[in-house]
Amino acid sequence: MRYSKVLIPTLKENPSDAEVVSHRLLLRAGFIRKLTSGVYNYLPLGLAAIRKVERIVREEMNRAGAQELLMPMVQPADLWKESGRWEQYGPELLRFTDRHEHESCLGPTHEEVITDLVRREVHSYRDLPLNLYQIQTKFRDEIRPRFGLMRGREFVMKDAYSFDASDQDADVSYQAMRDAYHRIFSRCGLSFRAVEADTGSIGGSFSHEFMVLAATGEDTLVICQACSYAANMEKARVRPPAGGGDEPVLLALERVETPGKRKVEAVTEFLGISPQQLVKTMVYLVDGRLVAVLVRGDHEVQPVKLKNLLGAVEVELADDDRVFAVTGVPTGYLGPQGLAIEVVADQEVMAMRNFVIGANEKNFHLKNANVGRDFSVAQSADLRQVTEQDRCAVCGGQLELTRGIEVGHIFKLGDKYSRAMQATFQDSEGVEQPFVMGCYGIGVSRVVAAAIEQNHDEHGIIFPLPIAPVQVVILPLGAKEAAITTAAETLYEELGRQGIEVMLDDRDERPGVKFKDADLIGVPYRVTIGKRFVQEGLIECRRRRDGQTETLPMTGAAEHLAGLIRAELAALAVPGRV
RNA sequence: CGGGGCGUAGCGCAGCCUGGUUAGCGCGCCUGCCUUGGGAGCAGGAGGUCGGAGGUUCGAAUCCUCUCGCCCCGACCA
Repeated sequence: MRYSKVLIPTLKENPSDAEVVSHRLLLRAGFIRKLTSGVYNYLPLGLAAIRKVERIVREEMNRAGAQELLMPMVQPADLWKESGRWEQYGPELLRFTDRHEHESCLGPTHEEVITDLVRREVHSYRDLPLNLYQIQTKFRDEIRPRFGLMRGREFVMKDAYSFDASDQDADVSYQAMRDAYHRIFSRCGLSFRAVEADTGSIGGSFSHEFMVLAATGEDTLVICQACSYAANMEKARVRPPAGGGDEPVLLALERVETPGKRKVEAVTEFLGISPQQLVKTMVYLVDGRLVAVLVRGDHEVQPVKLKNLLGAVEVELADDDRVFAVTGVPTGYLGPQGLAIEVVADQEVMAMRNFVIGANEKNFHLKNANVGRDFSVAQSADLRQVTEQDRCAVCGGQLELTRGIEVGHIFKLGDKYSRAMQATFQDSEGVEQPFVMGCYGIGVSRVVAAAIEQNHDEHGIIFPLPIAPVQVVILPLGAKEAAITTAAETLYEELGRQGIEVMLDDRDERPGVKFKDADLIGVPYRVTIGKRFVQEGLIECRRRRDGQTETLPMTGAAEHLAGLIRAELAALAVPGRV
């Protein structure tokens, strides 16, 4: 690859509409250009990076026994109606009607299509297990596309679907994918973590998210320092409160005036107590009805846990007006006693004694409230968000909260789709059974963005070697010197022969320009051929990541560099079960 | 969807409040000279329906209305 022949429109200045690092650098380094909101052109280098990720994904998927196919982007509404998702899926699903008035949509995912294909073509347990995948462009009409490739509307995704004859077999398929994902992200040279996750709208019984660790990540992860437990905030389990100990005397309920005190902080300060002695009553709109959730004053409700407990489709905090309309109580003074709506409680609340609650009357709270005596709850469960003060639910170890970017998500689906769409096979007894499915996604284009979020400095991108668009860039400095040009050409050819992906910066530019561009686009290794070569026959090889530099003679330089690169790649391809 | 902001040369911006002749600046681009180890210098040059439509006015990038596009924040703690 010759720099002068490739479209790499680098930018000196920061584009005004790019906020996050990866977006800014992808634009500046000439990897992408925006076509319209959330939709990007991939320029040669951007595409090269994506291809590198794709290649690793393909190799590991194939190794795990999956087969590649390609499904259409346009899908008929009929299939989505069969699965029930035509109604369930929100406006993210871009729907349209073709000239024959057939309802269609752009595929945000392919469960329906693959299930349809498999039910038509696969009929026997002898054909199982089956794992099919594709790497394809997806379209999701995001509410607010942002952050460049991080949350685009159109993006490249690898999605795989497994079909098994039994639940146990499906677990094996799931585990195989989990292992494959570990290998994939390891081989990409990324620092990542697999966490327990909620299954969300895709449904199914359990799932893991693969998170690239980066301070700028949108998601918060909970990682145990002592054991292997890791989960995202939505899912992260909280240790049940330690029971036993001295049971305090239940004090008499007492109504106290708390004029104008609505927030936990205001109430507790006014009453001279700590937030741990107060229970707040949060009201949620759960599939159209109101539900009150009790959590300790210093805790926060985790809506996804609530959603799962109630088996709800949609859960959101109810607005003040609505709460007042139904309960007749202004927010801030709500309490569980005599409340006209369903009340559920976080497990922590059940262990509390003599706490403060709202009195269901403006400007009043109740002291020394107790569950059972003063009010009852319909259900209680772990409904709150973990904090760094909590201990690991599994081993009691110290928890750490850190941020990450979701790049992969695997689900065990069970028979949700196969049952809805009547996708069955005959088992060994000749009985029709629905397939047990799993689905496994990787945001390929997002991996590139996440890699940059995780690996960059003030000069630009620092690509992990395995997914860099090119591995080595050669900078001949001084176009006038025939010796330099010749040496650069020779090295370029030799590296090519060694199977190294190399770019020759053959532009007639001043050194500074070449250095800046090489840094910006993040090429892992840079070879400079300049003055020292003319004088001493030495060239300089510098590693982008840490600036480590070695000067070496031309002879053997290509082999040496190729050796370094091969060793570095091999070191990442560690693998095996997790 | 709600709130805020921005659309002026390929990119980044000024000008707009307080209307007035040829609409500026930096980067980039083209030509020439010069320069060559961290985004050089000099000289010359090309490039604009000021997002679009309508209106006010003698006169609109500037004021008004509508419209399109884009960006940011929010859509969580009583």
